[in-house]
Amino acid sequence: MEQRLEKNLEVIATRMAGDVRRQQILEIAMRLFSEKGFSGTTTKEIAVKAGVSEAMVFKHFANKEELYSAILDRKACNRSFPNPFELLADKIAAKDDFGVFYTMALNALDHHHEDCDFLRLMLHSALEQHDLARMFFESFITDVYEFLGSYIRERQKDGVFREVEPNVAIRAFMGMFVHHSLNNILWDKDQKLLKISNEEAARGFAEILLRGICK
Amino acid sequence: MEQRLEKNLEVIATRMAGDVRRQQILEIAMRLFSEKGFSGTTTKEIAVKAGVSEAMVFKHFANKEELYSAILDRKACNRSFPNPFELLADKIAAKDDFGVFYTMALNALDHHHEDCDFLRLMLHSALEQHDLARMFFESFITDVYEFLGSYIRERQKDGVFREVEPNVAIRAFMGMFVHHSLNNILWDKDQKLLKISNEEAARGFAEILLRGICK
DNA sequence: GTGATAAGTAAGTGCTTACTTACTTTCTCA
DNA sequence: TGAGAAAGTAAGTAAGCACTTACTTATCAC
Repeated sequence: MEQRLEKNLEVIATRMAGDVRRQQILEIAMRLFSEKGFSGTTTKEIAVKAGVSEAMVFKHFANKEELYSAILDRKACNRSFPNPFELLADKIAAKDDFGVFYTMALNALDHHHEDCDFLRLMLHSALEQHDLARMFFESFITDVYEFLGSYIRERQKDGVFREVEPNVAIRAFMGMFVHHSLNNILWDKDQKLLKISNEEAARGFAEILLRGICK
Repeated sequence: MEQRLEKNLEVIATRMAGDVRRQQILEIAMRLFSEKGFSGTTTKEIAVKAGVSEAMVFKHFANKEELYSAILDRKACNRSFPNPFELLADKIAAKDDFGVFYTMALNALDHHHEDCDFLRLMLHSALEQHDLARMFFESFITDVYEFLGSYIRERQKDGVFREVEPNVAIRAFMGMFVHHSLNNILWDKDQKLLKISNEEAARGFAEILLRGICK
């Protein structure tokens, strides 16, 4: 009796339409996978945190691997975050060198900050050598190198940038802000070593790079 | 009979002194943990790859966690790799700015390259929020920031470096080569985007940083 | 109201996991 | 040479794992 009542109350409160529950499971699983990695997360834990039985997880996803893939796919491929190239279009057109690199860095830092699960998930899946991590890299990162590379080559022709290998400059620049984000998320969470705003960091990094590659 | 013979041959070939076997298990476990992380590695697999029964693993290490700690401890704390500061001493004394940063970067890149399990292990343990990863960071990385920081401040007083926040410059510089190593190990293993020697990379990064922070 | 459909679960299944026990084989040195 | 110590194993155990089955409950168009 008591159990029945409790159960009814609970069901009234938590019963959801199929796609809503699916989405909820996806989000909870994402958080857990990003915290603990694939093999460190159990389907039981996902179910409990979602407030359903384990069987529900397997009603929405054929198996654990498919659930993981669905997350990586959503995060990496049908990527939710705005295309950074659009933000840069006018700076590129105006040949505003500082604007290009500052905006690039600030955009990435902000994105990493507000969705730090994403970075953790990418690291986990790269360490686990998951295919979808490679796909993300090959689609998105390759684009960044091409995009920034062509800008750098253009400015070299203009005689503004010195003759440095563009991909070395890009590797160096991306290293600055990716590594800064990794520090903030993984190693130096309370920012003992370096506590600055994303704007200050982006400005500092863009200045170093620009002076570094200008004539 | 047959089994007995085989067993004898095997035992003759593989029986080891206690500390030698302990070391061997440690090394095999290290490789596996760095490939698959803590929860992705089974004690059974460690035993099989070491050519012993699982019980032997637990004769040498009280439990899986202790085995993992022993590895991180050896790798991170009683660290085997040479102190980079000694390599830099003469460059520092001579105020050879390029030498300082080039040697720093090259030393790290070489070390990451020849012991790439180390980087993977550090990433795994940082993601898993293992204490020993934090300890490594707090002991070693903090030292690097202090060491390079005091050099940069000195050169600022000399009027050679501009008034940039030293820790921002260090974060930027370490980002370049750490991120480069991560690319080589995780995302761009066949170096499609950027294929250069460690010497070229170190030179490129040191040049960008130096021009970036010089007056 | 009813019945089809979808949301949900309890209670498994067989396998794998970390870890143990009770035992055998080999080495060492007094 | 023989006894004790050390290296080694086979065969467990209990708990945990991904995943299934057979069933119950709620929703809602008609």
